[in-house]
Amino acid sequence: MGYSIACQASGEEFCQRVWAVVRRIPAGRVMTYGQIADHLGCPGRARAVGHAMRFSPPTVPWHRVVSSRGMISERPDRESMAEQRRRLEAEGVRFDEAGRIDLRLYLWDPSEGESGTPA
DNA sequence: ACTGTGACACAGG
DNA sequence: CCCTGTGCCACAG
Repeated sequence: MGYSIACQASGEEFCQRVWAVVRRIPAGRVMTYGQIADHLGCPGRARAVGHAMRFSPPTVPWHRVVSSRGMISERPDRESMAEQRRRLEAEGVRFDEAGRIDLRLYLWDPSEGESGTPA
């Protein structure tokens, strides 16, 4: 309903597809904005994935989406960033001194299947 | 239609 | 490895 206010016209369907992929990410694993765009056959639309996250409904584990550098993306709402880190740590994701996570351990690819090993 | 802004990404230096 | 510039695309004014 009101969640796709910024995802109208051609963008709404895109947001729906993004959310569908994010919902499949297993707990304790993550995907990057660009990786999701590529997986949907839309290389170059990483920023659009960011928009989809901004308006994602409660049923979407948005906290499992990070930047290609393994960092929590900058945004006006600092509390949202803190919440993202809390949720990831609660799922066992470890952050280093610089606030980065090791993508070699946590990055998940849809082709791995849901039963992917939690690092 | 044009411009500014943003939960991105990659190439250079 | 860090910082900067450039390319992107979608949305708001």
